[in-house]
Amino acid sequence: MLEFAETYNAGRKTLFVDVILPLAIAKNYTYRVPFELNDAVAIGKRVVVQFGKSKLYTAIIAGISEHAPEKYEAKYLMDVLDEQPVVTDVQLGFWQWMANYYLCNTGEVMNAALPSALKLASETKIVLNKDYEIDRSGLNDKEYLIVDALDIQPELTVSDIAKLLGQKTVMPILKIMFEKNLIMISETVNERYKPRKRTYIKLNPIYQHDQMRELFEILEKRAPKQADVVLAYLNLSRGGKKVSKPDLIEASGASSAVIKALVEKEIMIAEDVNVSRLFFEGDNDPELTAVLSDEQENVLASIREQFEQKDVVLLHGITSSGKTQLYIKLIEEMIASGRQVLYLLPEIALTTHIIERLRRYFGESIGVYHSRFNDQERVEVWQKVLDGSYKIVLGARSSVFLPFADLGLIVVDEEHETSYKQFDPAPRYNARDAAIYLSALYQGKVLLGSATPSIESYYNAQNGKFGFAELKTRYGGVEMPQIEVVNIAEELKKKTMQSHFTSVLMDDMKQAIERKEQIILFQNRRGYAPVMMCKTCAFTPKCINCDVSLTFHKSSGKMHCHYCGYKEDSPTTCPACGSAHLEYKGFGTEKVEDELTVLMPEARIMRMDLDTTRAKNAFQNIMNDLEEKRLDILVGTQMVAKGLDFADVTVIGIINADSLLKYPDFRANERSFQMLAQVSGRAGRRGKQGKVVIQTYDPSHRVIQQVIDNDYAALYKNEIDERKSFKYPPFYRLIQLDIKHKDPDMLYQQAEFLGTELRKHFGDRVIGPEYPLVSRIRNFYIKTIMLKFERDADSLNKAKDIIRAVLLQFQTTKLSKGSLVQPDVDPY
DNA sequence: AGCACGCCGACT
DNA sequence: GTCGGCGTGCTC
Repeated sequence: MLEFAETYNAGRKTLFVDVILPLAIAKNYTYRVPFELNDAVAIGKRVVVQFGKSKLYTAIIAGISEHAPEKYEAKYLMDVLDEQPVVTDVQLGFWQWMANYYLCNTGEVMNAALPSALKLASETKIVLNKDYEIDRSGLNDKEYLIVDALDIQPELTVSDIAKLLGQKTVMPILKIMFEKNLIMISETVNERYKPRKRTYIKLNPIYQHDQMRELFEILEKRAPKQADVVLAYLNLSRGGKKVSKPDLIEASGASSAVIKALVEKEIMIAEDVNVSRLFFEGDNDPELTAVLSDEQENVLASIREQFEQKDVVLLHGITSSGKTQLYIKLIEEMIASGRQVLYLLPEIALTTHIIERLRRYFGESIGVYHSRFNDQERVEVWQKVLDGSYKIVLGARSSVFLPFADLGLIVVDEEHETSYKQFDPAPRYNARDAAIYLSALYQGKVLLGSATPSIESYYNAQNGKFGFAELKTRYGGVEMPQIEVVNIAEELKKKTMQSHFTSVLMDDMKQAIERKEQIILFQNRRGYAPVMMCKTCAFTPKCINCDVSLTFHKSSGKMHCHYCGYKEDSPTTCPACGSAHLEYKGFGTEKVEDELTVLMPEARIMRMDLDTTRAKNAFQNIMNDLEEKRLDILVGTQMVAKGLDFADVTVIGIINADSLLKYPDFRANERSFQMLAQVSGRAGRRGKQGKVVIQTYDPSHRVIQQVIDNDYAALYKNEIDERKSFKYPPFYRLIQLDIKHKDPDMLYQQAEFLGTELRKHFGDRVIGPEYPLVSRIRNFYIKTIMLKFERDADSLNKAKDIIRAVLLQFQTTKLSKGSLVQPDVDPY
């Protein structure tokens, strides 16, 4: 037998494959291909390999060679999972770029890129597919055994199943079972995406005229509450309007039980309809096919023309100017030419509403990719993008990883959104920037769209790196909001201020509440008061870990550090001199909320900042309350901007614009001027006039004037000029290096070491290590070093080399014990 | 990322 | 005397 095998295989080549493992490892590993799999291996296919003593992983073939590694004996790969590659060459190139650009390992990119069902590992947990009735007669022995076992024990790992079947390679079997919808990957993190529903109530159409009267008489006698509901319904539905359940409850004063009873009696019919959370661009015109305005036509022509020369065009279109319609036109043209389109949206904007509208328009060729979709759905989208049956993908940031065959256009909507940046696990990528690179790999085009572009994109457009187009008028006759600037100093003089509110803002708020409309108040500081100071000796409580003053939080009664989270009890007497004269300086959202409750006791007020949204779903819950009008006034920090798109939010108050216009910490206030512009441009839609009240001590401030004049060009120009002279200009690349250590002395030593190494080459372009501060989080001291760059690839690459070298040294010398956290690279 | 190997503190 | 803490190094 042996002889036969040798003879038989003599003419065959011995192949080796380099594979990417889904782990944070610096390099690819080489495995030997068993002869019988020689024909099966190809770049981009998945293989099963044993890594380490016992672990099995799904890896991706990144290269094939005939040369045996010299220094070690390669293990055999166990199996090839795919008939066709699941990852394209272009993607592999993209992964490589991303690992290099964001200083991480390809394995980490692979982890972010592939849905977990495509990377089964021995520890992956398998469950039965609950949505599927299993026909056991159609199962083979092994499948039967697995299904049986899963009936008894709902969750098994891949290695459990291997033990069960008494064989090592079970991945192919599981892969087939997965494709047959028999099993699923156990999902612990992803809740399944549920579209938001609203219940509409209507009267059973059998009740008309006489029947109606009869019904009403019966109800009035036997169930007066139900009669009230019917009456309220008739009132609300006048003119053929749809009536929602919450509206009906409010108008009739009945409980939902009463409505339930009516529905059970089939007098009324309940109907669940998917609703969107937010109203988006183009909402004012029901049909996306609507005729474009002259301005839109011109801008469209300009974008087309610029695409001849440039790969990226920035479309700056004010709110309600009809950007979406332009996207659709361009998407249509791209589809017609046979290429694929990726439409990127920030997570929050991916609602069933916009999905359905596009699906109605583009039919079955549109796929949606979303982190809240389960793995099945994600794999399905993956496959359909790969085989080309999806022409358009609408997705959040991770959709840049999909296996497009021929991507002609990427639309990045709301390009300024920070949620395009992945912060926590590596790769710490920004999908907008990654999209620009990705597009270049396909020789495609990118359209960045925003009502308030990011300063870096605007700068790129101004520099000629990107093309630029502008939509300046609202579409369909929607009014711009009225902006009123109120001088706080004057009102203080006239004594018309009530706490932090000017008479103008108070009046507008009262009127809005009378009209049953909503108000958003913006204050960019959380907590009650940012500084506490002793009136006698000027002592200020400071954080024991960080070099900042502590903020007083009334809700907890403690002093909080906003950098590291340290808390201590709020002192009643000065810890330094014992004086009882302690004073709060400045104010935050808590104080605004507090005083508003006193001034407007009837209003339903809610606060939205980091403190109130820390709990899971808290953000979403507040948004729902706002949407469903369970609150009148929302007070909050930057994050309230996400609620600005609700139709009934007509009054927006900026409590203190001055704090937005200073830059004590350039990163915290990176987009504050934009915030002002964003907030101002958005109040009021769907025929309702919006009003923005800007409270300030400095009404003639340049930025405020430019916001009033809606003069974005000047606003951005000034902003860019100003920041050119600033210590940390936004159009430099910044590399942020966090050094983490348990021992503060070592931390400083390491930080200095890195600083010195970098300074050898970059001199004063290295900011820090004194910037910004040391924080202590979970027993680790953390220090950040910043490095700024002109936008040239050479310096960036040089810096990366140094950082890599330092990383290596940290890992191999006595210096290490702490670590240099994966650097965060940002192309600001 | 896991996991084994290895060197110092508080326990039967 | 050992059990177990996590620091360090290795995985083709």
